[in-house]
Amino acid sequence: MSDAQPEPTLDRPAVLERKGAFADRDAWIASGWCRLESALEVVGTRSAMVLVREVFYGATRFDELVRRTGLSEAVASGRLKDLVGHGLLERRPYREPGARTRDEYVLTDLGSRLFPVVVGLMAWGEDLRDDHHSGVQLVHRDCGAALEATVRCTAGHDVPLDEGAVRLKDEDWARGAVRRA
Amino acid sequence: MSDAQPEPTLDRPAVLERKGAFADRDAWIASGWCRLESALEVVGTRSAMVLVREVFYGATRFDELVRRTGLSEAVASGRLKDLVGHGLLERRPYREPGARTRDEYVLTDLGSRLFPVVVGLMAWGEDLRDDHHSGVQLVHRDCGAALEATVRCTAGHDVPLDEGAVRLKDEDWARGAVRRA
DNA sequence: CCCCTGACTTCTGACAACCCAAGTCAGGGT
DNA sequence: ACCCTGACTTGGGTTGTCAGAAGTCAGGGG
Repeated sequence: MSDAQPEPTLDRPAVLERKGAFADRDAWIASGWCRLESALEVVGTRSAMVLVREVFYGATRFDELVRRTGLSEAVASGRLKDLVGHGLLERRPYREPGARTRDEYVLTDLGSRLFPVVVGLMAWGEDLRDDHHSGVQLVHRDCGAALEATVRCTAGHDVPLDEGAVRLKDEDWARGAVRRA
Repeated sequence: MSDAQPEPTLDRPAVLERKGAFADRDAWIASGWCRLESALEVVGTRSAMVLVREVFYGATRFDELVRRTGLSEAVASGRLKDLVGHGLLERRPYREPGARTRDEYVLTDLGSRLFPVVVGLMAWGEDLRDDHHSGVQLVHRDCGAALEATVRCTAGHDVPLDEGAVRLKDEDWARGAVRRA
């Protein structure tokens, strides 16, 4: 069986269509190019994701984050430093009268842009389970309907998996990179 | 500073609004309820995600998956078994004339529903990097525009972070669960 | 029977993630 | 100066993930 582009049929599930030079997928195996892996290096740990989750739920203080995530203080501290360093969170000093200066952790724009990922993972996690009573649900504040992550293109079209494609970002650049390697 | 619902202001980034009994977030700290963590238990490893990625790009055969992910055979084999066991992939025997029976790995419906997560992580990973030449881009097959993951409610509204909320899925059930613990 | 080949299993070792416990550091107040 | 408190650091231990290497298993063909 050659690596032809798989055709969706009743028993062949859809996948992305490979376009341009990427149709020959095996010609483009390079380390360090994958944005998925870049993302996972930053948020690919349970501790990062549960901290991000709690910040999305409104926690800002270290003690809240530790309590609500169940992480140890050592892990929370280290991971928060990491997330701040990567630009997902920002650390801001604040002070209540009569108390010491403390820091709160707030989302940056980059951190906020993880929202669809968090929504998507939570919706997907729901699919995994038989139990539909425990836990929380993300909803639309005004209408109450459940949230889900969807895929769209920058031109505004809804794009299901079978209408998606994958291509090299910059074919000329990639050809040069392969030549230089 | 009390854990009031944070109000979005110019310098206070948006977060989800906590609704109903979940407004008191600290009252609902329980292990095992979180769908995000359920999801991460299945796909929260680099090996799982890069395998899923390659299946989305059209790979089906073991040797393709090993080569394109760069994973060791041992890791790929174990992780594929895991993904099949969790229902993301299905293993199907096929046979070319004159060759032995082999298995291909194809997406199940559950696996396909990771599409927005993969798109979201890749888009987010792009935000992380300075380099916009290397790697691939996910695009809309017909119009060529880049894909992104967005959040919408099941009623069809687009829901940015500041219009999202989080509530207990089943307040009565949750009250009972806390009482029983 | 043997051979080939693809997939899997086993083993070793390195590293990362995370828990727990103890201790240190630093910002304020008195 | 001391004290309190919140956040961080350090150390030890466990577990999981993964690479690399070697070996085994299993499906076919001759």
